[in-house]
Amino acid sequence: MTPLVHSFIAHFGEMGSRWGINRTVGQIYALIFVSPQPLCADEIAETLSYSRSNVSMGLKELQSWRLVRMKHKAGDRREYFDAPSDAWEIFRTLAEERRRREMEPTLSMLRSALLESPTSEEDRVAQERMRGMHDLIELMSTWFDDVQRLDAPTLAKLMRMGSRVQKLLELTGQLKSGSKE
Amino acid sequence: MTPLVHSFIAHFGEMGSRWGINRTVGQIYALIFVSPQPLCADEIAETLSYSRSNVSMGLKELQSWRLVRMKHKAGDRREYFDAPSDAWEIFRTLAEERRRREMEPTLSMLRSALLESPTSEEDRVAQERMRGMHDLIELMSTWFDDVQRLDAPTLAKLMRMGSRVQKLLELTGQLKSGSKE
DNA sequence: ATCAAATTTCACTAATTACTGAACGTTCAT
DNA sequence: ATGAACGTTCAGTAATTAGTGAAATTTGAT
Repeated sequence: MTPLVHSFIAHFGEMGSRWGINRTVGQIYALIFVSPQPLCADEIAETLSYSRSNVSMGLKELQSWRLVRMKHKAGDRREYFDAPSDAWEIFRTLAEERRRREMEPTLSMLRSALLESPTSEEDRVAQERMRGMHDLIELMSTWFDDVQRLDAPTLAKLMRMGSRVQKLLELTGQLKSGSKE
Repeated sequence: MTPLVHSFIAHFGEMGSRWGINRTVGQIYALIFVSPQPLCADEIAETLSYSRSNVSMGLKELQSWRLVRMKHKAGDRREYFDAPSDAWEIFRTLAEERRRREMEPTLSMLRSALLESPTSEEDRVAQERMRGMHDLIELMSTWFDDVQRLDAPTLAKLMRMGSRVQKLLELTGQLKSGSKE
C-alpha cells in the first residue's frame, strides 16, 4: 500500500469513533473508497490485517449504511464491493441514514411525550421545551427529505450561494408584499 | 421525577452513543434541558444516581460542546447549570461543534494528501476520489459557516421553503441570462 | 449427491470506555 | 490560620464494545 493511501486509511480508522462507526469499519470503507476496482473480503482482510469474520461484519455494517455496493464478477462466486464515488451521492446517503438513526427515534419519543397532559408545573415547563425541540427536529427532518430531491448541481449552486440566499428571500418578500398592496 | 421527564432522560441516555456522547452525558443534558431552573452538580448526581465525579466530568464535556452554561447565584458558591432553550441556538452550536470535530480534521488530512504528487496509477485514482471528498466537505463547511450568520427567522423561512427554493433559483437564473441577452 | 469455496454465526478474549470513591486542591467565611 | 463546602484528578474496577478463530451454513460446480 502506498503511503498516501495508508495515511488516508489510518485517518478513517482514527475518526471512526467520532463518526459513530468503529476503527475496522472506517478503514474498510476508506480502502474500498480509494480502490480503483471493487475488492473482495479476502483482499480487504489481507490488506488491513483483520480477520475474515471481522471484515464480514464490517461489510455488513457498511451495507446497512449504504456506503458500499456489492458487485459480482462473471464466473467468480466471491462478493466484491465498491463505494459510490460521487461525493454528493455519499452526502445524501449519509444525511438520510443519520436522519433515520439519530433523529427519528427522538422525534417519535417527543411526539408521544407531547400527547400527555402535564400534571404539574414542572411537567408543563418540560413539555414546553420538548415542543421546541420537537418542532425543530421535525422541520430539519422535512427539510432533509425535501432537499434530497434536488439534483446535485442545484444543491451545489444553492450551497455556494450560502447566506446570499437571504437577499433572494428578501427580494421575493418584497415582490409578494408589493403584489398585495 | 415525573414519568414524563423520566422517559425523556432515559431516551437521551439510550441515544447518547449514537450521538457520540455517553449515557451519563446524555442524561445530564436532558435533565438540565427540561429543568425550570439551573441545577448544581449535587442535585444532578442525586437525581440521576451518578457519582459526583462522573457528573463533574459530564458537565465538563457538555460545556466543551457549549450545550450548557454555568450560572452563579448570589451568596452561593456552587456552580449552577442551565441549557439554552432556543432550539435554533442549539442547532447552530451543534452544527458548529460537529464541523469542528468531525469535518475539520479530515479536511486538513485531505488537504495535505492532495499536495503530494501521485507516484502510481493507484495513487492517481485515490487522489482523484480524495479530491471529490475534499471539495464537498469544504463546500459544506463554508456553507455551515455562512448559514450560521443568518438569524433564526430567516433560517426557519428558508428551511420551510425546502426544495421550493429551486424555483427561486431558476427565476434568478432566467433574470441573469435575460439581462445578458 | 458431493465437495470445495465462500460467507456467516457464535462463544470467547482483548481492548477500550465508563464509572466510582478516595485523595487532593481551592475558595471563602470565620 | 482553620475548616467546611465545593470542584477536580486519578487509580482502580466495572461494563461495554471490538476482534478472533473455529464451527456451521450457504452456494454452485461437477
